[in-house]
Amino acid sequence: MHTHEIEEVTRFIQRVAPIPNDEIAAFCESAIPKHFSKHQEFIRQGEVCEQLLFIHRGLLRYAFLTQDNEHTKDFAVDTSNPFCTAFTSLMTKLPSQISIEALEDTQASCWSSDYLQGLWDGSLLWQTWARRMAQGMYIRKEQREITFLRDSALERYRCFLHEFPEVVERVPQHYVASYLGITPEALSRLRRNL
Amino acid sequence: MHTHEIEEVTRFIQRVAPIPNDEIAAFCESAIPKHFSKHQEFIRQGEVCEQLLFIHRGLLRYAFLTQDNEHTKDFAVDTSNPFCTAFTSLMTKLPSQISIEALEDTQASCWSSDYLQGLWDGSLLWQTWARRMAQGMYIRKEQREITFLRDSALERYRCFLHEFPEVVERVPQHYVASYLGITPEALSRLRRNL
DNA sequence: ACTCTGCATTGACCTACATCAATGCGGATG
DNA sequence: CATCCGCATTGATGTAGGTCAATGCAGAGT
Repeated sequence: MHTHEIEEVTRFIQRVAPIPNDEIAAFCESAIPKHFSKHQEFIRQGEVCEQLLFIHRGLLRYAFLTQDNEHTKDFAVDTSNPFCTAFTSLMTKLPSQISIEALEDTQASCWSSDYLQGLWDGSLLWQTWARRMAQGMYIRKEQREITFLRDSALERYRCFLHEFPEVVERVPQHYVASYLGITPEALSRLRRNL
Repeated sequence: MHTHEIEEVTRFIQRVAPIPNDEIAAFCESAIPKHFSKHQEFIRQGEVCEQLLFIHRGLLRYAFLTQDNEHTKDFAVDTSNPFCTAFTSLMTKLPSQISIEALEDTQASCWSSDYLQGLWDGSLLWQTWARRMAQGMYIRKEQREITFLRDSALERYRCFLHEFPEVVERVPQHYVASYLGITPEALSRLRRNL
């Protein structure tokens, strides 16, 4: 990992909980670099996820299929949301309900679930970090739950622009629509009315 | 706390992560008993939540108000989902976006956020427990996110019956409707078609 | 230069669910 | 016993967003 990449990782780790720099350095040492080309899948629905990514550059989409439809659950982005994994599958070791697919050529670092388990179970500091990470993920999902119960599609779109201002520039609009739980046609019409 | 209550707490703690019985006994020692009568609020929207409950007997509703509407986010039930708190507020110490209101006379045990922080930060085992708790909460919310994106109101009602078979017997139907994100009238009509 | 392909937009029509208003009914309270 | 009150149901009607089909358009490949 390059120096500026270590700095990126450090910044996003420290944002969650304080970890000494030498520990973060060792963490970065254990990472394996990974590249995903546009449209390549990191996780496929139905397989067990055994990895965590940190996205240095690029953008991925959490998705799942049903018989006649495809839905977008979230985005992982270098600038704002760089840790990326099928968390439920990673923790339960059950097949993932979701896929994760690169929407841009993506440069990332990768850790195995075994390495993470060892890290967390061997250190109160890292376990605390993991707890706060899970907690932050819960808080984001709760917020999304609230908007689904409370807001119209237009208001959800406004929330989306606020949470992911850059994503709207970087991904095809129909993925945004499916993240909002509406059709591309409906989003197109919403945008016409500002 | 009575012996059978300690057994209940033990069972639900062990379900999350293994904690030695003497540690659980000390945990139970620190609890303060609390009673909520029907319609009494445990947490009020706008206030900071500083407590965790374990519900021995009873049922509460997570709710939030908007200008012209009221929404139900979740239920906390003695039989299946007994830990109850405004988690986001508890962790961030910011005002809670949600209220928690008893729908039945409720008998509970109560711990302060300070006590919990001390417990977690002083023990890898308890920190691990807390991490797995947060993770389990995330997994439930993700599941709910998936049903909102994927399922019609009827299918969401079926999921609800499956997740909370007893709640449907114990709460007014319009709370179930608002949990599903529909009106009481719509739920009444859904039920007519099996 | 032409053609393909993926995507956004637009229009016509349809459907699920919301809204509003009326009725009924069982359980609490005088 | 009579009267509320909270709640479920039902009907009539409105609307957000879905579905289907056509058009347009820009970028990639030939």
